[in-house]
Amino acid sequence: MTAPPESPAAPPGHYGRGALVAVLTTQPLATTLDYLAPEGGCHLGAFVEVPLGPRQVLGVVWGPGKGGFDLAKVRPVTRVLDVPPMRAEMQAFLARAADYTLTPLPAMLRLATRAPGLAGGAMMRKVYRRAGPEPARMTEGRARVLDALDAFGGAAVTLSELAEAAGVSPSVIKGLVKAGTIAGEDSPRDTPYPRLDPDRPGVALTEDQERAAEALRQAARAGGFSATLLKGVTGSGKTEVYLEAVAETLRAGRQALVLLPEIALTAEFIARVEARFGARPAEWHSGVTMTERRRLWRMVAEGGAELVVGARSALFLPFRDLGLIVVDEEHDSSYKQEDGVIYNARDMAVLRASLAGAAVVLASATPSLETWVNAQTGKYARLDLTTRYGAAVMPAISAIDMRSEDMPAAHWISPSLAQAVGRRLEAGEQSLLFLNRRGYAPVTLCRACGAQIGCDHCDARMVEHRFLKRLMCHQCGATKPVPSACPSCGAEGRLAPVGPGVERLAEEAAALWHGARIAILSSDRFASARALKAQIEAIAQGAADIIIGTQLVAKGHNFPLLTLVGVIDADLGLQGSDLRAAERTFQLMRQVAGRAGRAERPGEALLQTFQPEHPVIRAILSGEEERFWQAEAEERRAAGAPPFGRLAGIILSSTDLAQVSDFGRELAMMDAPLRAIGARLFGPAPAPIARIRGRHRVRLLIKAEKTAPLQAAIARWLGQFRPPSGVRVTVDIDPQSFY
DNA sequence: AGCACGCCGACT
DNA sequence: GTCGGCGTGCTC
Repeated sequence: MTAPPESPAAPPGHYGRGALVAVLTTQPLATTLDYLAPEGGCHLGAFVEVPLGPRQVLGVVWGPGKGGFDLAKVRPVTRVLDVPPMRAEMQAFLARAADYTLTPLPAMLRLATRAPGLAGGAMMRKVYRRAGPEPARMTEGRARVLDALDAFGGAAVTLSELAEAAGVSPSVIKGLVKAGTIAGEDSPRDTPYPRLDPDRPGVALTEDQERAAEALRQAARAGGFSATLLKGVTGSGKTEVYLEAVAETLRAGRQALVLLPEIALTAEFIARVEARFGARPAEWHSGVTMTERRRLWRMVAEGGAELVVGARSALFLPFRDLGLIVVDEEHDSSYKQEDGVIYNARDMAVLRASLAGAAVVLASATPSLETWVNAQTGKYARLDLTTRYGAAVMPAISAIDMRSEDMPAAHWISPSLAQAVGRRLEAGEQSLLFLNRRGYAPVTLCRACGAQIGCDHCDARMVEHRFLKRLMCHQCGATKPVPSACPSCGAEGRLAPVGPGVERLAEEAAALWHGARIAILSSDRFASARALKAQIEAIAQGAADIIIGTQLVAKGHNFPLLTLVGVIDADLGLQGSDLRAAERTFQLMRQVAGRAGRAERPGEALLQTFQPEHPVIRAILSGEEERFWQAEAEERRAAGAPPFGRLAGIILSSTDLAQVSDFGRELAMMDAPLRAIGARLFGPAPAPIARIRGRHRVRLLIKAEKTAPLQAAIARWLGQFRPPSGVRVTVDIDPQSFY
């Protein structure tokens, strides 16, 4: 064990050539592997390429070598990549996140290296600038090139950009280079993002907003970890307020990250950033090109990006000095990543902020109960924006009691709601009919034998999508044509759609209001985020009289002409035994009602319900939000449910039903490590969706006290077993849904 | 994750 | 006799 001594002048965290280092790769190996530091040594956190069997793989120098492995077999690091080393803060974040979610560390590292061309080094490109006197022979084309170059005003411009701007072929430019008038030089392809100016005057804030903004500025100025719930009703100007925290962070020379739950919301947000700071922020989500991702990843690491707006995966970017994280619409369920690595971006944001010494702002009109309780107990600070911005007032919300409405079969728009929509049509205002069901009809039933058409691969009914002319499974995405005969009994022409989806609702609306312009906003109807954005934009400008929408419309889009929101089935989310059914329905109804009356015109929301006396419906109608959260919190506390107790879901899946069932029983029998911490194990039971994509699913649920070391106990418990091959074990800490 | 090794069925 | 199915195991 004689690693060559490091040179005495080596800085801390530097490993000299030949020193033994532990490297974490992105391969699922469970541990780090030891390698020899390369020629020139390497730093702690360095991104490296290492040999693994016959291949070269990406890794990070995680610490000193662990030893205990035949030194003769230890191979040297192939090369150190030309990117800034991973910071200790990021290493700690990945390690803690892996522990918390019971995810193998390499899988966590993979989330942090999801940038293309990491191994490629800094890419160069040729850019052109003025270099000498005008050429002896001046032509019209050459003059245009020089004019165009001046017009770029010193900004880096490539050959093709210059040729296009001047309207000449590249050969004209080549000629000017040869004449010495202009010169090309190599410059890094990945350039810093334009600077944002925090001192441009923002919009005037109301007294309410200014008070909250100042509190957030102070938190940003303090420079350490803090967590704040920014609670504001829809339209109260939360964005303007937290942009002030961003401004203060930028003034301090630190970086800021704003997380949004949905890509479709980024365009509007970016426009506001541009208005406030005079330049666009860096953007990170699935719709961003590979080239742009590479640039962003590098610039975030080097400090050339001050503000990133992105989806939850932006949490794993290599910020050089992260000073602020904003989680907008923090209650949104899409922050919970449900496949692959299972994590809640809201919780991980708090973790990363605490390790980075950053402020975190959780913004919502209808916070999650977890966050509400954390604010209540003083763990988070809380700021309230109570008044809507400008002239807008909260819509009046009332119920339509469906028990006393005269409803013909296969109709879902009650006479009372129809009347209200009719008034809006006459006034030239928009109405929104909200139904959280995609497609035409959720069930296709055979009138001869009573069979329902199900998915071949899942334990789920297929949903008719008339727009696609097919049946679709909303679990696995499989589609098939609508058969003419019942697949079960063979009866011809007896299949009938049952229940409404947005498409069927649109049909009903079209029959009720001839000539009205009806638009359906549902995620499956748009090929791209761009197409969806364009449609939302057009509707905001007044391109539709009646909007028929799913969940999608609840999320923060502005429709200034919209004055009526009709909820077709307010009871929909209350069915089932989901722990969060009440919370979800409350949030969704408040959010969707908030779409009405954002500009000068007052809004109205009508909820069609069969149970107007239900506590959740009553809470929504009364607007007594605090009472709702208090009651909900009390109920959870009494049940020992989150956030007062802890849950973990275990899903076992396999194509072989007997195999998963047997393994589930085996797991349940040997639960001593769980009982040792006072946790209780429930199950195994078939999962609510007992089969997805041909895999049978069995579920177990673990319930523990809030302070119990749940993850460690689960790790010990599962460590006793070797899952049979073909059985997949998924652990979901703090599950949000129970499918 | 790959990619080897290794042990049982349908071909020349 | 061999080619090849993918189950099990290893990678510093």
